[in-house]
Amino acid sequence: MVNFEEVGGENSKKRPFFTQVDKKAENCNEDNDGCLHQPEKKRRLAPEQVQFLEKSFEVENKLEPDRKVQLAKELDLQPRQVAIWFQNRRARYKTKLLEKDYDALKASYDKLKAEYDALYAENEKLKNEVHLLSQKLLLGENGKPKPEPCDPISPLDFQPKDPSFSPEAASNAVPVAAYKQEEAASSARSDVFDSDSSHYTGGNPIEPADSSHAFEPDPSDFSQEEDVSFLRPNCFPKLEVECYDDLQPNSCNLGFPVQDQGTWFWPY
DNA sequence: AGGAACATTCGATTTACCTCA
DNA sequence: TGTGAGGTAAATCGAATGTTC
Repeated sequence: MVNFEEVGGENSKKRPFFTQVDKKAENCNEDNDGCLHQPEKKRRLAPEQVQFLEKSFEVENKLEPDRKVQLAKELDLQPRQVAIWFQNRRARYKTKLLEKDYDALKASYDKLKAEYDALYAENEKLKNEVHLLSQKLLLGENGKPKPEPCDPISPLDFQPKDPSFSPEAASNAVPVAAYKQEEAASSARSDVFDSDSSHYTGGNPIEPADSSHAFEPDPSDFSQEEDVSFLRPNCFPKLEVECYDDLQPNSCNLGFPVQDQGTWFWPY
């Protein structure tokens, strides 16, 4: 238990701040009306009183009835005043705690946002590279005889990632029409789509790894052949002109800017 | 068991005081 | 020096909850 004599020191002995009762008594002596009709003026607690209460609050921020009475005696306050002080002090403590929580959350958010921005920039860079490569391909096809096979990316580039991949299949250079058919049959191809990533669920390549299903397109959409192009991440490995013909500005993310996807389901 | 009376706590708000431009 | 704005602490109010009888 905190001892007021220890906290207050010399000042506590003089107790210059215990004026509430005295003043009230003085007023009563001078003017009975002031005593009967006017509520006592608000008076701030003396620093020594506050210091003592703070020490007591540190020990225990709840106030048992006995403790309240004892504190009130020690500080020459009304028990009600002590109770109110503790009540307000708890409110201030809670506010501080909330501010702390807010700061921690904001720091966490800022960190995540920085990571997101970096990934977004990297993604943009890669998309630009893809675009440049496709332009080169176009030029090569229009200007010169078509190089064969039309596959600027060596099969070896992605072969190790795909256990179902065979060099024969790569060298057969499947036409686009056949490609779609193959796409449905061989979901293993999507291993190119970051098979190590936790986001890969083995089925729908755009379904998030978690079970929230926050972004779960209607499966019926996948049955429409003309729309399966977005199932091919970056349209690899068959980087053919036709592949880009039906490619929307951002077909690899369903036509929506990446930054928009992050907030699709956030109401704010 | 259930309800009235009372005490306590809490959040929101008001009030009084203080500081500063 | 007076004054109004804004901040802060003390106090009030009403609702919710717990305890006792």
